[in-house]
Amino acid sequence: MRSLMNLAERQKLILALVIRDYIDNAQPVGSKTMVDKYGLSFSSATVRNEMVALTEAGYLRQPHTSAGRVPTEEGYRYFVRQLMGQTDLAPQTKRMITHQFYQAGHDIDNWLRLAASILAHQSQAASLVTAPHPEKARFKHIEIISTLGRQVLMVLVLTGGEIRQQMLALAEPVSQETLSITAAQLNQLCQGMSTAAIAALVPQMEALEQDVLNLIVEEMDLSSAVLGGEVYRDGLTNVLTEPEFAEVELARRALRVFEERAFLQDLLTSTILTTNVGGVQVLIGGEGTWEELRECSIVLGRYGVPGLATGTLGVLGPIRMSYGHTISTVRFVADLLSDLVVELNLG
Amino acid sequence: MRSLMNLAERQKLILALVIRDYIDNAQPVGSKTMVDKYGLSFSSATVRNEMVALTEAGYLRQPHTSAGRVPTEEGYRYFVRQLMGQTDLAPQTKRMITHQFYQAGHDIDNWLRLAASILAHQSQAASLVTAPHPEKARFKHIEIISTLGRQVLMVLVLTGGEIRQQMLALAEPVSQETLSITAAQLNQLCQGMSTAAIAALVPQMEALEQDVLNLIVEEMDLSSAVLGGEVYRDGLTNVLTEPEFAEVELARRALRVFEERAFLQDLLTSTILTTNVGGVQVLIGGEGTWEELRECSIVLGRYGVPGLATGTLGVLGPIRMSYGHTISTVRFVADLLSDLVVELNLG
DNA sequence: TTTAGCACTCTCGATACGAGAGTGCTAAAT
DNA sequence: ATTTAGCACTCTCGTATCGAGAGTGCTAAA
Repeated sequence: MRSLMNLAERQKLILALVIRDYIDNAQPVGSKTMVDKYGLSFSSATVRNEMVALTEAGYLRQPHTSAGRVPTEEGYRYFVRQLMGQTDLAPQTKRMITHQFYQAGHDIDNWLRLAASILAHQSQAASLVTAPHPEKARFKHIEIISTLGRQVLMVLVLTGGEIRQQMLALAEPVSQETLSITAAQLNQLCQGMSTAAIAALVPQMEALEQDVLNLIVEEMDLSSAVLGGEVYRDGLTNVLTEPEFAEVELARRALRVFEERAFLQDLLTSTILTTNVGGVQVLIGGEGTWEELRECSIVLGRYGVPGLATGTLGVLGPIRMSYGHTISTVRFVADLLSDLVVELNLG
Repeated sequence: MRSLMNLAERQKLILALVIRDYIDNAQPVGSKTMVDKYGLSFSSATVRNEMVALTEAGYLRQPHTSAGRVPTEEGYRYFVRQLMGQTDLAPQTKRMITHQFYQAGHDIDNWLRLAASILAHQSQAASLVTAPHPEKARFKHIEIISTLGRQVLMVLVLTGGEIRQQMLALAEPVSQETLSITAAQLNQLCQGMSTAAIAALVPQMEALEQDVLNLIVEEMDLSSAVLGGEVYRDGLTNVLTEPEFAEVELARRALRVFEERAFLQDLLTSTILTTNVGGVQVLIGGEGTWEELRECSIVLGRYGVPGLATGTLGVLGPIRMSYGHTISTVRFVADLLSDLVVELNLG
């Protein structure tokens, strides 16, 4: 029986099968096993020949001379880009996730925590969700609340609905009345202003107002930073179940990435810029840039409303990760979170 | 040379040396090595005899017939309670920590994050810090802020200075003026009230006020729960460097504890009650209660002002942990955080 | 009561070896 | 020109063996 496929097609088929099998079993896959398991219409020798070609092309490699083949990072990339095709979550899974979000009410904190939990659970990997924040924040509203003594709480609401709070220690105690009046004045004055505009106001003000305005500027700047808000994580221990992390040192390196804010900052800023809302980006094996991620892949998505408020979500797992399912999940959860952002903004 | 020590004293000495050595080296310690290393005034045979006694007493055990001795959990407990003595951090370390806190300004979020970071770093283990919260919260102040559309933000300030915020979706849009008036009324009405008192008010109110009051009650109840606020973690990957967690499954079990909110809740509620502020509690090997913690020890402390607001902080590490240093660190950081709580409250 | 001496036990690393799985190559078949 | 059967070869992995090293328990002497 001669196959009608042309060479390239058959190579693609074999590459896809090797990758799928390896993702499931975490074991090098050999030619004989493959023909048996997948009932291929050509012989193991043919598979071997094709494998040689794929190995030379840089998509497969052999752990040792006489073992089966394992995908290279290049192989995974080709798979994700060309071979995998569009995947989608099972309708039933979607319903379940939607239902869970429904039960979380309208609390954004709950939603983000739940999003992290769902990502972690669905992908059996570590997950990450950042709170939505505006790219360029504008002032919307401020409240100044006396807590105890000279300490006051400033609550700042920005366009897009982001809320930031910060304590401020005044030079001397001030009554709640005075604070409320000050807040009302500032609300009038700063409505819809950008950071720069507010910063420009500072010199003309009284001491109290200066303090408050400076804090506002500071918080607005922080809010625009990628990692300004809280970071939700979940499923960190999931990666420990993967056989590639049996060596604890590898697991440690991978998890450190998620633990260190500085690194996340770095990672997110440099990838977010190229990801638009609804899009998903896949980093395989650190992409030559991140030494610490050599053994990992990251699937990152972005949610929210561009120009209003956006956030990032993602999954960290071994390179041998079920990309189809993970990408679908990230995309689906991102859409749900985007809906939430819309809802919070439009009521 | 005959030793002047009585038997019990010599056993204590040997037990302490075994534990200290094991904590440093993670290797069973033998009689010969001990005499050589610590220049004991009696022979290895004597040490062996004492070791037999200590083993029979349940403080030591042998991994195998012909290996050195290793402390049992009971041994560690005896060590921590009777042998260790009071320890304190080096003045220089204290200065360094104090300085770091000084640099963190007055932001409680920063402080708690820093506290977790310092605990993790000093003990080379995983750390945990909960935000301070009142045991029984009383109403202090509320602000209701229109964000966008029907969504409003409620900011609740409780006695003790704790701040809680929550979104609320109204039935229909309400102007900021109306919201401010409502807030002012409620501030008047609820001043200093407990959860129960506020709950009792609900039936007499209009729809808007009912919604708000219900949310207040809900948040106040949450605030009283042990894990109501945010939980700060750090150094999770530290435990992966310990040789006892070379087996990933063990590491996984230990880290899961810190990841799962439900478990933390359980752990904290049951231990916090017996720990008073400034005190430190040490759980060794799960204490027979927590199966998941079989391989771990936990050092828990409590900080804050009793009756006003208190929080919990702690460290999770292997049973073979440097208790002296960890306890000192937890105690010292707890004191610093307590100072912060006082400062926030008294200005 | 302490200690020297000694036989015994157990782990750990190195070495050896066979089974199993897979490969590459060559020559025959299609 | 491809594809395939056949075969020799390679490499890993689990198991068994072995000796060194460290430590113990016991006994008899100090």
